[in-house]
Amino acid sequence: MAKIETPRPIRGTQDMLGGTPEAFAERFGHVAATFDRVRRLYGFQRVEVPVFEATAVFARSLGESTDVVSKEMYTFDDRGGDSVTLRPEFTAGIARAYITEGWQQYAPLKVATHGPLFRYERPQKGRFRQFHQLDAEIIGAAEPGADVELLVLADQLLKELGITEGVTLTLNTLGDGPSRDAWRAALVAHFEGYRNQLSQESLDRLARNPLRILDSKDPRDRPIADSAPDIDAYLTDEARGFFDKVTAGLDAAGVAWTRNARLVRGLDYYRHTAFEFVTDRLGAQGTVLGGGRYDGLIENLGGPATPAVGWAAGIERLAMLVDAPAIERLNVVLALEDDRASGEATAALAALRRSGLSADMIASGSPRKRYDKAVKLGAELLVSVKYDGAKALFDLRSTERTARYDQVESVLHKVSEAA
RNA sequence: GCGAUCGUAGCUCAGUUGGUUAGAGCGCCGGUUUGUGGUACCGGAGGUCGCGGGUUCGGAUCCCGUCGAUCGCCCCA
Repeated sequence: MAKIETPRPIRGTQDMLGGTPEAFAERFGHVAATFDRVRRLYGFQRVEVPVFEATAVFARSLGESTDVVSKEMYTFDDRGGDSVTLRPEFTAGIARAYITEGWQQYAPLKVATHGPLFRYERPQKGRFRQFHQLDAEIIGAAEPGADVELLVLADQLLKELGITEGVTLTLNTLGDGPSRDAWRAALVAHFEGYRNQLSQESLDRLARNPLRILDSKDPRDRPIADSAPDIDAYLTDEARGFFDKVTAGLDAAGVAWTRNARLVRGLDYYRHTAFEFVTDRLGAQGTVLGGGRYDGLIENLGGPATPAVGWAAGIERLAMLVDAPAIERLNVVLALEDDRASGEATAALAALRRSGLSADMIASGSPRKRYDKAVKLGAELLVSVKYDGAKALFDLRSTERTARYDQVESVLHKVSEAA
């Protein structure tokens, strides 16, 4: 018979186990659970949106020319012939739901979600094809206070996760529409003057997305990017006033930040506030949490003009920075040292669990080695199950009588009596 | 899409300038020992050395190709 070949996992996907030394699944869960708790403190309600959408939802909101849309989306025709896409980010889907589900009636709407996203990229440290994000959005709020609230939430989340060390909030403004257009024109003029000195990649960016040249890593580009004009000179009074209120709010809330005039965001929809929490502890992936204001997006999707702000954070990236949460010890472990007692041991195990205790039993392999295996599980209490020739003997091993000891003893006693 | 590094038991890895039957620890299975205990000793199963070709008397080891992984570029959370 030919050997059955196991299909390989898809490149860029991960299988995670909790009970290993790295405990990645546990850390992953800890990040999501902490987010869920903190987001409630700020009155953000949970939303769920589909994992796939009509392709136009993403193509129209992220910008056709972005890499995400032009070469990283998992797009296919379904059996009905409609083009659908596995979501590469959350914001577009939530914006679509805001329009199609009548959520405008709840504006300003504070929502949060987390789940899997998909991007066809080359995997590397902190980057996967199926990855997961936390996401928080405020839709229908034009005031800078909304930006501040979102940033304070992000700051508290990172603090509660214990990963503020080496993580800094960098902040910039991209201005409103007129500011951004004027700045963009000035940048193009500046870079055009250095056409023959820019890297090939930046020449491509000049045609596609000139703002990205500002954060180029190529040493040839750096002096040119550094001497490029900041947006400050092109900000309208209104845009400048908005940014000032955001930074004043952060100061008032005690959130540390630094201005990075070179910070731009990759997706087309951002306006005004743009921010990233960055670290140098994740290899080439510096951004741990990023977002900004996207006032034009909902209109672009065919909805009413609606201001909005939001951010997303990579769960895998956060999980790599966070310490593994303390492993919850089992309350009780049974070592079945004589198989003739297996009936009563099974009854005892069920009774312990029904009484709300976490319990497990070692009942496989050599009976004389089960005790040692049970010891290795490191449970609070260990029960050796033997057999006296007529019935099971539960031998509760402990040097001290705690409340837990009494509780377990009482459950085991009832099982013995019933047998 | 481009580049660099790496592929040896389930896992972590040894394997000398190419040289008999490819090893260890952990894990798994079993035997003995111990019996308020996170043991000790002994044994066992498990490997077409990623795959394909080449050089050679002889390849885990050298060369080419291919697939995969990791890291980086790009892009992004």
